[in-house]
Amino acid sequence: MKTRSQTAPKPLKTVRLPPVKPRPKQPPQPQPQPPPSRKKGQPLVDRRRPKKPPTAFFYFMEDFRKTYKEENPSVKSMQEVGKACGEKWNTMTFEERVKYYDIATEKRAEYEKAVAEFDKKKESGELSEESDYD
DNA sequence: CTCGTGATTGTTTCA
DNA sequence: TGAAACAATCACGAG
Repeated sequence: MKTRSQTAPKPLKTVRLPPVKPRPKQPPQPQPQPPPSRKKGQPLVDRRRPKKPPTAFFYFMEDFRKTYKEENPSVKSMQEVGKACGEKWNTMTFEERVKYYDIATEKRAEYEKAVAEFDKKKESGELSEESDYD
């Protein structure tokens, strides 16, 4: 048996949110020492691996931001919102978080796909550093 | 005018 | 397995 009678319905381990991928197979990347200066005007999408997609918490923050700003238009920094977000996030029920997890999970699938394609491109073209370099 | 900082949690990556 | 870095957001300061 699995002593599944644990009254604590651990909300975790549900939804289809894969905990984390150990390592799909990361070939040795020849990190050519990219300049730490990231271009603001143009997102370094092709410079390095695709940017990490926002997490469920961030999606929640997007929505929370609007609500928080409407109730607290005097707030100027996001620090307060961030704190409020974290606090509420902890009080939120898993069911509500699942809503964001679901979105984040989908985005991650896309991200993985992008990485796979990016990786493939690397093998094909060695490096796709693209023309971000001036 | 332009960039970095600050705060939050979740996911990613490397050794 | 564990730790560190990075993800977005907005206003403000410094040079």
